[in-house]
Amino acid sequence: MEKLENRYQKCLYFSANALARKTEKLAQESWSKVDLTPSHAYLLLLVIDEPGIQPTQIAACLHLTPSTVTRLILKLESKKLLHRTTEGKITNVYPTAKGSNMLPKLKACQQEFFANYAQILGENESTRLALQMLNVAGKLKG
Amino acid sequence: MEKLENRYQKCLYFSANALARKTEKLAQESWSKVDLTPSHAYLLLLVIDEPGIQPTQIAACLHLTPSTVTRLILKLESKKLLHRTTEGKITNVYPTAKGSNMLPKLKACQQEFFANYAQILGENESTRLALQMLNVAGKLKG
DNA sequence: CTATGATATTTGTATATACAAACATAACCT
DNA sequence: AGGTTATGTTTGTATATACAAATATCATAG
Repeated sequence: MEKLENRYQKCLYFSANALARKTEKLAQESWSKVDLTPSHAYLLLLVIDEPGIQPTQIAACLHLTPSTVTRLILKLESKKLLHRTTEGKITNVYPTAKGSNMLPKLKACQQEFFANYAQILGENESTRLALQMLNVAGKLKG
Repeated sequence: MEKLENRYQKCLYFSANALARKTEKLAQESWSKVDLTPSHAYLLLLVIDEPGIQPTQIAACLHLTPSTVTRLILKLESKKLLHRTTEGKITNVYPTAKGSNMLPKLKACQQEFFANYAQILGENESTRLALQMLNVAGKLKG
């Protein structure tokens, strides 16, 4: 008789979700120091790195939908960390000075997050797994 | 210059989430035939398989928190697919006749879901990945 | 040059999920 | 036995996310 908790261990749905939640939680802790969720933090990092980037590109880059990106931007705008300009149908997103100033702290959080799981899983192993998961995600549907 | 979309491909946070969302979507399609989300469907399957199971066990089994399990149960109760009895601090969850009658269809959806991704990724490969992800999830924090 | 279709963005709405707190009950010391 | 701690469950509340629809702009064909 199989242990109850292991019943669904071979199911990709559960494994993927379980790992995502664990990872999310770990990431949340790392970024709590700057009072941002991981999604917000990565979006901010991306905008600092690519000033003027457009929501659609952000969405592709972060594997989110455009509508979600809008919502994330709204929150970061309310914190005065970035702002938008709109010309025609194009919107450009820029960091504010306050946002840019956070870069060192953001990088530190990112580094800490990576160190956290790399310590447990090994650097190569965790990178390998990440690439593999993204590869699989790409294969599933279009 | 690295392609923008690949910037975070080595980050476990993105890879895990991207895969989880893709998997979720694939699962949703499979279970849309019975008008249930994957979480609801798996919970129902579990209760049919283990009548009288308690919320805490369900939570452990499905990798969800107890409060989420309560919410899922409420919805399935409103659909008359299962019901609860409470004695003392213990709650037992049972399928209704209507719920039990869905078993063949639920199994079919589950099978279709597995076939869907196994066809793309290979049976062994997808099972291996699932086990690995769960293993890693287990290692990350406690 | 206009109409039709494509693209970019935002809003309305729904939902799954989690956390913290509230409750209730059981268990366990001393 | 009685008080304290642990356990099981449910609510109040917050939030990230997505889908569908609305809106606005651009491109293109005839």
